[in-house]
Amino acid sequence: MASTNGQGLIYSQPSFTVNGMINPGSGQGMHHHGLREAHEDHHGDHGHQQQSQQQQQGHHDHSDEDTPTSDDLEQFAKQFKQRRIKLGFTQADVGLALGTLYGNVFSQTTICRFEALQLSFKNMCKLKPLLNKWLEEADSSSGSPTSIDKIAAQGRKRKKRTSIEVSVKGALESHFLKCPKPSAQEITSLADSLQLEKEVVRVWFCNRRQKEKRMTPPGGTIPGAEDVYGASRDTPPHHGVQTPVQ
DNA sequence: ATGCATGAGGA
DNA sequence: CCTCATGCATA
Repeated sequence: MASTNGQGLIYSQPSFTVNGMINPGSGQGMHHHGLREAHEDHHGDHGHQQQSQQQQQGHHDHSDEDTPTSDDLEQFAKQFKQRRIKLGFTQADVGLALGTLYGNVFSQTTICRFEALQLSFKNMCKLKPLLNKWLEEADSSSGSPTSIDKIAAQGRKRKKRTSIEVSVKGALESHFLKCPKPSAQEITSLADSLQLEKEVVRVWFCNRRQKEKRMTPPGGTIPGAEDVYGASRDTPPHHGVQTPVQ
């Protein structure tokens, strides 16, 4: 069943159906929407990340050239996913194909996150051209035999992923809301009270901050985006529907 | 699909 | 130490 496509690509997913459809037992009831980006850190002593974008007016939505709008990215991601599935490729396939096509190999994870807009605005912009090119190659089915090149394995052992209990995660989340950027000492004491390694806590905060910077933030609250105080936000001009995820 | 982790680059 | 891009391992 490991279909040998013309590209000679193999699926590396452990036990998922090979139809470009992965489906863990639990129903994926997650569907958030709404793009909010370009939120500024207002901490006073360093915050300075901006994912601003230029709204390029004048032409219709198509390929690259200039910086795409978040809406462009959203639509592209959507189309990309559909085409990819139609063509019978998995996210992992695409990642590999990019490698054989440009030398930049990507993992299933990255492709997945791209499709779900779970990357930073900048990152999305960087990947879009690559994926767009792949799309063209893919459906034009140009003979691209290619060879599979793998990156050399590193001689370092990766730390086993520590599983943080839900209750503990809740505690971390609470602290994050108060202080997204605890000092080294705060991390130490926090780690102590939660009985976790300091490093684990530190990394948790790093990762949590990154999530906040994605195009599709978690939860639904954007810290730093207070449009309250009587200032009402215009209705999101989003297209009502969103597929229930893959 | 997502959680925790690595590592390069920057102050 | 942080941010940022990225992915192994896992749910």
